[in-house]
Amino acid sequence: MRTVRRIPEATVARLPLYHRGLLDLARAKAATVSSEELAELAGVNAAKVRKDLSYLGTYGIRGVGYDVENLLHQIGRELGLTENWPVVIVGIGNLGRALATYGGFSARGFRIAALLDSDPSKHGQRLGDLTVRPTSDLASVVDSHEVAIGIIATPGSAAQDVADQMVAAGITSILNFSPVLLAVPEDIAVRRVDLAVELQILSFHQHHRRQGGADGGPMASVPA
Amino acid sequence: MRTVRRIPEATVARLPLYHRGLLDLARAKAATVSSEELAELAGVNAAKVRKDLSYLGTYGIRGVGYDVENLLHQIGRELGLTENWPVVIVGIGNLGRALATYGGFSARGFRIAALLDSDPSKHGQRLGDLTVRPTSDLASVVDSHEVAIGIIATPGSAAQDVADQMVAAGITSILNFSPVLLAVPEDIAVRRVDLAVELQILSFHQHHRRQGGADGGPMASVPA
DNA sequence: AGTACTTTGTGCATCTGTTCACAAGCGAGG
DNA sequence: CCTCGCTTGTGAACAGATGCACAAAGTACT
Repeated sequence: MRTVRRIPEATVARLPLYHRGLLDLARAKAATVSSEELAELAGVNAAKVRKDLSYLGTYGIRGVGYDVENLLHQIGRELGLTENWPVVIVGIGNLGRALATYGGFSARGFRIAALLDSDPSKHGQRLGDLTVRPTSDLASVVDSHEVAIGIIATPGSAAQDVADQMVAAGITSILNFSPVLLAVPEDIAVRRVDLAVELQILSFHQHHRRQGGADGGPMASVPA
Repeated sequence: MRTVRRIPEATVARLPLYHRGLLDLARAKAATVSSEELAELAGVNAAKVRKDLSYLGTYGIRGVGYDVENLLHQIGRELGLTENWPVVIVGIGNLGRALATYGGFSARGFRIAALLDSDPSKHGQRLGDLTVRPTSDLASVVDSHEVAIGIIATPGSAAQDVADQMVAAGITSILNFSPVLLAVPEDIAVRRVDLAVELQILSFHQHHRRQGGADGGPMASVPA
């Protein structure tokens, strides 16, 4: 294992699941974990866990398993969670509030640096220990907190506009909860989470369950 | 094309994107669309669009493109959106409210049948044209509205409990917004949307951008 | 020290998904 | 009715991801 350790994208998408499982194990004071157990916690199979972890390095002990604390640290390091990224949320509707008040972020490597909304009637409103500020403060917030990650929780109609402002302010990663596809420079990373898309995928399986059921077996848990 | 048309999972996950793009085109009164245009709207490449659509049948016209209305209908039919699925939301915190008040569901094949929460202080609260009811009403709601899809928007601590109740009530597809892995019978379809996971995937790319930047090219938009 | 047992790390076969590239098919225009 | 230009549909090559199966490497116990 002297190569430059290119981590497959599919593995990257699963590392957070292992990280989450390990957090629970650490809280429960487990010292070690086997690939079998971790697989169970993450909802994948054990061979995949081992192969995924092998991309990070050789942290397991044969006959024993993985040291929970160490593995947590290694995965966190690989995901870049040790930096405790400041994120800014734009759009403080119900979804924005849900994100702002979700307590679990800090354990998972993030802290919310600012809450922005273009509606003046929301300015000054407090949520936890943050105050909603005008979207026009974006540039200064990004600058002063060195924010690299932005979350768009606005209606679709405002999303592209907000994205443009984020890019101009220097944000390089965007998590987009609106259902529109953002046009951004290609060096900006974007992930979209569209609630209706998730439902439609479930709908497909639901729909094909009855008629498709003729081929026998029960349906497995829906593939990611 | 006489085979039984098994649609690849990767294609299923993209059909909603095409569906969304087509909705916009239909609203803009476009009569036809080429694979190239649709690819742009969905953020994928044209060859993939054509191959994906070919699984549904032969609905394109060479030299012209696809009829927008017809394709919208065909994709909707394949996804099972013509049934206008009733869904029930359990957990009316900020996230539940965001889902409940999101106007876009109806155009995309769903309607919200009921809002449930275990906190008595929320019962009776109105959101749009629905009233929050106790979680114990789940079984009767599922029964009377023939609900097949449930959304869990509770804190993680309540999620497994709610899932059990959903399964007992007869729900067969679950969209889980809590960060816990649900244990359900294998004929129940579950999809999890974990906000921290999405952020962590962005974090990985952000983290590896600088140091990994040595290998030249700008980073492409983040893979799904 | 040796044996039995456990669990990792990984080579390899297989399956799934993506992309290319081009023949086939359609409309338009003379 | 023939030719030109456009766009689909798809075979085939390629790339990526999965899962099996087993040697290697550790612990524990006698």
